[in-house]
Amino acid sequence: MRQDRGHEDIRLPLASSWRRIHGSVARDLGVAILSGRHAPGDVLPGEIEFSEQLKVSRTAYREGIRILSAKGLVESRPRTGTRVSQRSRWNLLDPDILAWAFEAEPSEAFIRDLFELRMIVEPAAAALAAERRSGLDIARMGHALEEMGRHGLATEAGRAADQAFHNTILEAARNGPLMALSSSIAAAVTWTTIFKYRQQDKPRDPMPDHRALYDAIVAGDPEVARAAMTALVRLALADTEMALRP
Amino acid sequence: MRQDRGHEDIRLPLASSWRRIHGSVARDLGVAILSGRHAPGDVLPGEIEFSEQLKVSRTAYREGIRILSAKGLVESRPRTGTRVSQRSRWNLLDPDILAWAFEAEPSEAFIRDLFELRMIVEPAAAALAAERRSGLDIARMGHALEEMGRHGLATEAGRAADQAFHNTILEAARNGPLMALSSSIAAAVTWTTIFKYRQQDKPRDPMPDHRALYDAIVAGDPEVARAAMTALVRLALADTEMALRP
DNA sequence: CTAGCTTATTTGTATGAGTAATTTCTCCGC
DNA sequence: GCGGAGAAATTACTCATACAAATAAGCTAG
Repeated sequence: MRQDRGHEDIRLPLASSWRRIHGSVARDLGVAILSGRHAPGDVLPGEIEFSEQLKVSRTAYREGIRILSAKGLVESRPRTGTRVSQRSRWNLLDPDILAWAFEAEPSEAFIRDLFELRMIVEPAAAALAAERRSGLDIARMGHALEEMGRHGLATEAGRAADQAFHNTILEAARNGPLMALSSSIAAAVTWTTIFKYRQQDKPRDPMPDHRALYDAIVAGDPEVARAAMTALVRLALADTEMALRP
Repeated sequence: MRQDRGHEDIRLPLASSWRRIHGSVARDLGVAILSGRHAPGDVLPGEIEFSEQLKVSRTAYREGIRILSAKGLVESRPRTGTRVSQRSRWNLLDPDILAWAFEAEPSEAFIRDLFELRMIVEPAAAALAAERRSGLDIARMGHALEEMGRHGLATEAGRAADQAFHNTILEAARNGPLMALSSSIAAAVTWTTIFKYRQQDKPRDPMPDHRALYDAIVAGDPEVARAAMTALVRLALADTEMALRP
């Protein structure tokens, strides 16, 4: 029996994984590395010592390290030990790494970088989506817009709908590697909202630009869609910049 | 059960990881998944059974699975077992996943997707690089161009120089998340060359468009750089398309 | 038929022993 | 002194075994 779980569980990327011990070891160490508490080049204590320090078995500790290693955060070799890799090796587009990076307040520079990426990727994705979107995509986007309008971005449901809207556009672009950027885009979207509401009492209404984008994609006009998304991201960027340097 | 490891030490992106047993378990299973031999939704045999089948200990097997799980390829839960995740969960931008995907001949659709991504990302990166490049960046790009010209893309050294050229541009864009796309770009670059040389005896000379791009970045003109990169990728795409549908 | 308990199965964790890789040190020949 | 081969020490890696925890499925009482 094939279960079609298209959209089902987008949030909580690997929620179950940090319920197990190896998962929380990875998460704790990952956050420590991303927040700079372990700098690139630093050598971690040996397996026996560190696992005892963390009060976990070597098995669980090693599995945690394996996770970090798979994401490029650390490298282990016999005799040398396990050391934090150079930043350039970190897979900054990995969903978990993004989540860990945002666990602590992320640096302004990182948020700017994500917006720059968003500005590059999303307009192009919107253009592709306008050409390739299916009826189902349109229905999902429409539903997301409704939800967004009904609940507003002040509620969890509204923010989830916003995420779903942007995510559906990426899906509609029908490009696997592009889709893999969704967590990065989602992170930028989330922090836009956070900053916007932190700064302003009566934030700008996000619905008009979203509706314009939706219309363009429904109409199947790639260039209009590209322009609409560019405008949308530019506005979001303006909101965020305002909060970043008050 | 074919456990042949084709070419042992030919290239070494993260060579150390598949030297250890857990690494080769991850690699073998990863290739099997990416090549479709284990489809999304499939449940793998139990740990004890499968690890015995692979002639490795349960510990090593589990560490391999942890690696795959960290990259989104599989999910394990007690009682249900370990199953291959939906494609949308795969982190297709992970360097290892790309390497595994290209271990077997990749699908045309995947190569097209990568090119689409390249066409989106690289022109924008070139524009940013033109604004932000340092003297060191320019020196590196210049050196890479020289090497490329001297050895030609028929040699390993020439191809490495090509990679280095494109990689330096991404670095010069001064954007961490963007840099993390380098392995995806590199994969597309590599397969361009492979297809080009497979198809044509006397392939198009890649130097003129590379030099034009280099000049634009040295001159610090973002729009010219963007245009030059767009032209370069378009040519590469044309070469590849020609090989894809003969 | 439902709610709740039981059970069986599978992954998760712990521990200890032993292996392999690799850096560093040492010693030998020169 | 100096360079290189070999020994030693340190560290991660692998293995085997035992037990714990989670959970889907089946069972039983109501």
